[in-house]
Amino acid sequence: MLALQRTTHAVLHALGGELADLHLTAAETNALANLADRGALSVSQLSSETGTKASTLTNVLDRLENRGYLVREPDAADRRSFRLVLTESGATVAARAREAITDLEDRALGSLSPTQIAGFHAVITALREVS
Amino acid sequence: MLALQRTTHAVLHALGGELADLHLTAAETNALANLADRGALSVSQLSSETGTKASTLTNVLDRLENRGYLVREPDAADRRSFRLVLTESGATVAARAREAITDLEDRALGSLSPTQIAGFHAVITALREVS
DNA sequence: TATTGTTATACTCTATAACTATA
DNA sequence: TATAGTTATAGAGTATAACAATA
Repeated sequence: MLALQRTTHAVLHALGGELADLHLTAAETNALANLADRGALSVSQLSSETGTKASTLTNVLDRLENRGYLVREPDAADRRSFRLVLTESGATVAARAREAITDLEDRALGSLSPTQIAGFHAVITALREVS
Repeated sequence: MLALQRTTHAVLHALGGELADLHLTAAETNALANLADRGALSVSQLSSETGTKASTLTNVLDRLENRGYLVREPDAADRRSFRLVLTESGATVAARAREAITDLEDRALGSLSPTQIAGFHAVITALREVS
């Protein structure tokens, strides 16, 4: 578990380095990547996806919105809620981030077997289920 | 990789809950567990182990020292350096933390095969190597 | 000159509680 | 009453740069 924490730390650091020109923090990258993957979400949905509180996301979303990467669209169906929609430049940046993530994964996992990768997924799923 | 980040977040959160009575943060637990595992280390060695900067550790170590969990012993061999030594109560607390970590791991991994667990280790090792 | 560790600084992440608007 | 999201607040994590002491 200590190894897990170190690995996450190292990976986020490496990712930050590769995306240095975009000036994205880990939380910002995480939000963008999730929105790119799942399409427009509400704050509470994004909160569930990332495992962070809505109040934590407010600042992250503020920064992304100020930089023109996303828009908080009013949700006609529920006027308390917003749909977080990536702009064109937001989608471009998210694609860059996705690419960096995929590249790093490919580099790391290229020499490993599907069985090993399946084992990895089984373990992190199990860890999450007991947490 | 996003799943990795979510898992680490969830695990640290769960661990913090189980150790709530000890009032330890993730960084504090990490430092204690490393010192318990590897014995007395210098700040720079602990920095390497945990992947955090020495300047980051200063505050963590200050808190642990103020609570009587460790001592900064002068290193006779290199007078710029300290040996971070757990006190008796520090060792006790570290043992509690270790136990909570092991329990959580046992609960999660109990139903998984050695092959799956080996795959997990192979993947996080590979991720760390390319980071 | 280089290294060890601290200090000063600045920003981000994180959560809780109180709040507004809406359901 | 309950939920969605923000605001206010406070503490912790993070890194960089400058620094003192020592190698």
